[in-house]
Amino acid sequence: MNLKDLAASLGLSQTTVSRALNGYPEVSEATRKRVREAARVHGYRPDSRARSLATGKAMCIGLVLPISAKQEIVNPVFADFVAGAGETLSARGYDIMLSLVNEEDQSSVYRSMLKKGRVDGLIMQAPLTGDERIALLQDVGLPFVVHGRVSDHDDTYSWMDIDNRHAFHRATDHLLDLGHRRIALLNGIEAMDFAHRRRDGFLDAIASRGFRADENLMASAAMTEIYGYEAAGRMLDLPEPPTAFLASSLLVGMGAHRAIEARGQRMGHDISVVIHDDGLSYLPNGSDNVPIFTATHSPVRDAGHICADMLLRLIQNPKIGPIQTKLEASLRLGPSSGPAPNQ
Amino acid sequence: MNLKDLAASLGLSQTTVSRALNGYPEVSEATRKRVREAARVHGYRPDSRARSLATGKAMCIGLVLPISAKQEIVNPVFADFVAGAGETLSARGYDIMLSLVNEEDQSSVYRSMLKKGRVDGLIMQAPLTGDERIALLQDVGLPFVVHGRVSDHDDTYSWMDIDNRHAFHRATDHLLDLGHRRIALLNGIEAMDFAHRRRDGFLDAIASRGFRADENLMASAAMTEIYGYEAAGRMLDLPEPPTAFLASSLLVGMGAHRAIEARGQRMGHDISVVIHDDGLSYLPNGSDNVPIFTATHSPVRDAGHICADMLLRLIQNPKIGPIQTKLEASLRLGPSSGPAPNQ
DNA sequence: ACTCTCACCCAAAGCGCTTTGGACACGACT
DNA sequence: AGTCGTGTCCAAAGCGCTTTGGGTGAGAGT
Repeated sequence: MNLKDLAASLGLSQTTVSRALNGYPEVSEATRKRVREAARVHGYRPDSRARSLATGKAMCIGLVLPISAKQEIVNPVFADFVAGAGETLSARGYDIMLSLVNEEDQSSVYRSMLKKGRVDGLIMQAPLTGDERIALLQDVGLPFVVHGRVSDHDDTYSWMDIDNRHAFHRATDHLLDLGHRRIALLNGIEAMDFAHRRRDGFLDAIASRGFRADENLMASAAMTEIYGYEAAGRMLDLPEPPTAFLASSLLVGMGAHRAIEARGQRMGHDISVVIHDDGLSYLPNGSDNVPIFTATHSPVRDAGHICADMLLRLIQNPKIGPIQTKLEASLRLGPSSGPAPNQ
Repeated sequence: MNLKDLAASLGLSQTTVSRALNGYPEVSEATRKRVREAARVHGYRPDSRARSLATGKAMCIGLVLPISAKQEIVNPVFADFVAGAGETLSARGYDIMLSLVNEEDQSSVYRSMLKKGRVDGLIMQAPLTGDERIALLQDVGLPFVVHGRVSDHDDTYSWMDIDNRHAFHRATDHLLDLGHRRIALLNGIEAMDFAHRRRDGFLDAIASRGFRADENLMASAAMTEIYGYEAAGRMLDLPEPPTAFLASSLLVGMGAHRAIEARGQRMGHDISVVIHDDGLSYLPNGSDNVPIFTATHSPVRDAGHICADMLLRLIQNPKIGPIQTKLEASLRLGPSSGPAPNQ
């Protein structure tokens, strides 16, 4: 059942039916009611392609999920982020188009996304340091929002990010305040911009107290539990082991915890651990009241909401220009951090 | 730059340009080359909406991500599943349209997806026992594949699933063979069909040796680490604690592990743990050679590939009728399971 | 010399919607 | 009586593509 048929069955023109359905004032309430009822009965839904072609709006935004190589890691944060963004978008009638991108053909994916008229704008995830995708997207001319930032780039694009540098600075300060001097950083892949910033915050905090960071106490890899376990284990076996760990994710923290326990030590007493908590729904840091880890906390689902909201504003009025949102992560104390043991 | 302009700039008709670009034989190789080059230079991309409208094919499939209530859990399996499906789909030129569904308006979402012509078919996730969405989708008439199965339904729809029942039967057998008699089940939410089947397999295995399952050793909840920790802890504190756990996911297993260690016992010696491993890329069960847990193993990314492939076959030729794929999970031995301790 | 193939190309009709630019009737205002 | 809204509806022109159903000219076959 298309518009033409529906109009015919009602003895009306397509124009009138279309207007009745879309709430235009040029049609009497009586007719509108009649049209709505007929549409309901026949189960009529406008074809979104035709409508999109006619209006120029796709009512759809693009989301790119970067997949490096075949076997590489899918961003665990993705599901919650998309859930957040999706809630906001679907409430406003927008759909989400997903594109998997492997490094090689990034350019073509972004280009085709817009050119093909499928989406009105897009959200870019997981920017790398000096990511050239920003330029690509600007060239393309479609509204976009970056979840994260790119360090080596001026601020002429829209982004939303948490203050990773500050968050890790504070977390490091917290450990320093507790008397820890040998603090280890279990970071994510430092090509990722957020990891880069976290490292900076960590180093700053240490340097600003006049200490020096130990290269042996800094690791960087994809944020899995096993990485946390192995990296922490290796460091604990050093002649001068760390007394505290700063881990880039809950999973990494869990790995560190396992390494600590495996050596007969207790987290929060012998060795402290502070993590960053993305607030993933399927990976809660204990309960709200009883956390497992002391953590810098910023739910990625909220980030999804915010990114989507920003993008919609940008689509509605592109002239408002680049907009930025910086979120502060809260520092939540848990039982995993305590005073440094006396030497 | 649209087709019309491109044709004009070449002094050709739209027909010829369209055919040249789409590889039809009615155009000379010389012209085709000329057209391709011009298209490249001008950065021409056909508008997918217009093309879709003309061809009747959306070149897009729908994926629904169920989001129960506001605060509920996002399926952690989703990211890897979509990565797998996406790889297959994008290789074949298909895009993915994501829809977030909260229980209430499921019907309308599925209905609108197809009616609006946005997708050529869809993949349904996380079916519940007696899920009424199947009937909905059948009514809608669009090709679809269910990732999982619905127990109380005949097999007149296409699905792909792992043999959850058999997998958990085997895992339970493994523990029984090791001499365990008090085996606890840390299951997912049993409204989910897969969890239901796993429970059945578990109970079958116990019953077929003439033992009786203990209700106190069976838990069911959303599969988080904290749930594993708390449920396992509760059971370990019983007057007659279990000697082994069968956990429905790696995270639950990790929680159980933590509970075991917290009580000064050792996993694999005092208490055995067997898990189901979805092979999530960001949650590896140790490394391939050195796993952490004994596990029934079936990568969900593979499931994504298979579902996508099935759906494409169904779209290409709907007459092939309902197709089904059942995968067997492998049982991989790890250090987390060992002989039952002597009482 | 005439027809018949091909090889190559084109005009125009959709696909299903929105939207522009009226048309028509009816009551109100001057 | 004439004009001017005003409320209600419509015909038709797009949106940008594919595809049907020819058209045209060159070379081959007789």
